[in-house]
Amino acid sequence: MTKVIAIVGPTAVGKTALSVELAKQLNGEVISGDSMQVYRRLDVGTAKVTPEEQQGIPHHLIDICDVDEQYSVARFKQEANSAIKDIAKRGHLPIIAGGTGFYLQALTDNLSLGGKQDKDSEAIRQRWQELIDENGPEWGWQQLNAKDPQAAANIPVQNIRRVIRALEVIEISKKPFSEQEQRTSLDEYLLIGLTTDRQVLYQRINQRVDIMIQNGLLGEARALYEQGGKNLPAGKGIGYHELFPYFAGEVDLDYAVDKIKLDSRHYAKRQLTWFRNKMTVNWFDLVSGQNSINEIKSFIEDWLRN
RNA sequence: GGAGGAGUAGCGAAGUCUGGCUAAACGCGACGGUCUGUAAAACCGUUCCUUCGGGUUCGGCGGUUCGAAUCCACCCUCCUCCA
Repeated sequence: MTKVIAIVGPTAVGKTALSVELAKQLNGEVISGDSMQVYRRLDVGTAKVTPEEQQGIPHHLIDICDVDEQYSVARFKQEANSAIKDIAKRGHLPIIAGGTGFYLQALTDNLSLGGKQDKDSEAIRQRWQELIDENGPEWGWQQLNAKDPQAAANIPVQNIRRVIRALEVIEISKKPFSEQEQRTSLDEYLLIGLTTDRQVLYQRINQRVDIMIQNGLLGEARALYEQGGKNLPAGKGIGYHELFPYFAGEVDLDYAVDKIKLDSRHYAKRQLTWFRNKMTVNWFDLVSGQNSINEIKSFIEDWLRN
């Protein structure tokens, strides 16, 4: 069992800076736990660490796929695990930094994620989507309810995406979706959560969006838009999809920028919800000065020691 | 000074003609939550106060009525146009 540090929290609380600082002091390497930073060319909008900010610390799972590819939790889990192994082999400390709760949890809790992915899954999914388009969400949910009542009980009728995924897994695995294999964690994780006063956090988010615009977010988003970003998973990213209607001439820039800020705030809230309720996190507030990096560092050192 | 128009819950906005079914639609925001291969996704709940029995609301103050956000009088504020 390798000991792994994970720095989690909402967007714009300073996860990146902390992870680099800790890596420097604790002989670590950073693994990004972020569903959008995996994409090349999506730099300013994803607030990806710049080469200068990396300060020579190796960073993993950044810039590993093209914008027209579809990344996934399962792939993240597998790649993060192998990065952890490599880093440990080098005698370094793996430090995960990221805000994608689902990704982080898939890793820390070793979620089985529906078993093996079938190559037909895309077709299966599409077929269900078409059937549901035709017969309605209620019908789709009933299909699931007939095959796996327990799964159906946990998925709202309106949440078509999750209904379809459950149906897909059942079809591929021939087993109920609710019968997920329980696994134990592969490694030992210490979760460091960064947070701060909500008002302050929102202000920081708003400011950061303005800075992103200054740093060329428009050009980056436009390139994605021109590659058909509207229909790509990468194009779902906050900071990108809000700009597409602007490029299409449907809304003005101020409106789009305000929307980015709003979506980012909402996102931060969802992140907080996830980390508060689904994972065991040790919270610190560096923004207000209530806690210090040194405090976190010794907290980690204590944990590493025992 | 004259002529019109408007003031509804955090904001926007219905409801007012045809009084009761209206603590008041809907949207936004805010807050809370769900989550096992798209997760920066997708989806849900709460949102006047409450000791959950009730209590107090629709600019203000009176009035009509069994009953008023809705009808009448007066007052205040804002907007547009004319002078």
